[in-house]
Amino acid sequence: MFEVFFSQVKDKVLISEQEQNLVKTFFSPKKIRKKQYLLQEGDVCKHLAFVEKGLLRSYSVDERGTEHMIHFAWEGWWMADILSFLSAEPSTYFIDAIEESELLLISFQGFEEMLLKVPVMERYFRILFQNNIISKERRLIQSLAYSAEEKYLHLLANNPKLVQKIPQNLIASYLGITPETLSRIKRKIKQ
Amino acid sequence: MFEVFFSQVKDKVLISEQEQNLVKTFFSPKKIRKKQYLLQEGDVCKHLAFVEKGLLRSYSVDERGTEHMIHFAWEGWWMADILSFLSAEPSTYFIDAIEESELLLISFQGFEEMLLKVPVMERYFRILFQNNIISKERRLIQSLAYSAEEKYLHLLANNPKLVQKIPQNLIASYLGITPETLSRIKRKIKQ
DNA sequence: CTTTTTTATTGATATAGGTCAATGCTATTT
DNA sequence: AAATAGCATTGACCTATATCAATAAAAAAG
Repeated sequence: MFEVFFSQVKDKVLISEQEQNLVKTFFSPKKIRKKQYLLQEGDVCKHLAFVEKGLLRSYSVDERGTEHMIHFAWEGWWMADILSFLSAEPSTYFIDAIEESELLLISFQGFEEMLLKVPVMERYFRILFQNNIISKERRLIQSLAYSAEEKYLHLLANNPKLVQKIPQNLIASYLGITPETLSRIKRKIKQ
Repeated sequence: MFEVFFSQVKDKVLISEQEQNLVKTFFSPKKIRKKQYLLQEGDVCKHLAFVEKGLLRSYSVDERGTEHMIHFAWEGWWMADILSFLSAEPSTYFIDAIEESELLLISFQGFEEMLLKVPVMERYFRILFQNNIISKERRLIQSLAYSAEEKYLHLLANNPKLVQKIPQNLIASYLGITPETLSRIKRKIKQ
């Protein structure tokens, strides 16, 4: 159950067997079906979810009813509404499963306790958050600086796995363009 | 010199006098003139900068020569290219001073050493990074979901200090719109 | 204080990408 | 395997915002 999890953690920090056993006690496994919600707008995000298997997405829905993809998470990635999780405020996001998934959940209390009892995990999350900042910053710059076509080409070049795994309409939303525009870009590129 | 700094730190974590004195040893003060660069594209970002006084900006310049504002930092805020700082890769950003500023600089080595020797600072930065993720995520969603006018109204509502302090052309760039468009939006709002 | 440089405003025009609607595909579901 | 629902593609048209250009206003420099 924790194979993917600890291989991820070990990529970033050194962690002993003892620490690993302690860390395990803070998590509980959960299976979630395709299209099932893990979080709905208005609810407080009670857990951080680590994806052992499957595929999740988070998104917000604006006043016009349009969805905006925030994040995709497959094997080895985390998913949550961090703002809601940390502040206990109601979320403005939805999280659901694109594919049937197996998750490891940790509550806010568990998270805080784990970080205090296992300092190496404080370090792990600091590093994780660092990396997250970097990728968000990149995405932001791309959304400001590039045309729809350039954004798609960047994604193809830098995140081919995402393009393979994720349905086109969700990729369009992730890039901040319409599915029609993405379809036209793809046609144009082929020639 | 460290007044603003420790008042910021104390907002987020509990820190003893002893720890404060140790932390101080890792920083060196620096004054920087208006329009002076702290970082230029191609250089490695050698320091995290804490702004005790003044105003900095970071931005990237695309192939067309257009600037894209990434971040503004005034009293109590941090500034760096985190990616370059952490990875020691050449930066793709510029950082310069909008106003004459007083900074506290910490090197990468100093940073790593400080986090190991003063664990409460590891915690401080984890919290700082969390908050950064949240604000980047918000900005990203706004850039995807909202029109130019909506983005400006959001900024006015949620970040009035930024609108007051920062010249209009830089605000336009921060919002991903042209100065002309921002000017027209302002005229429209006035009526 | 005057000159020079930088920034903001305004107008005219162009365009990338959105919206709406129809049709054809691809997956689920029964 | 047939039926149904959800996606992708394509075309016609529209709109928000960019671009270019010319002043006007404000700020910095001498």
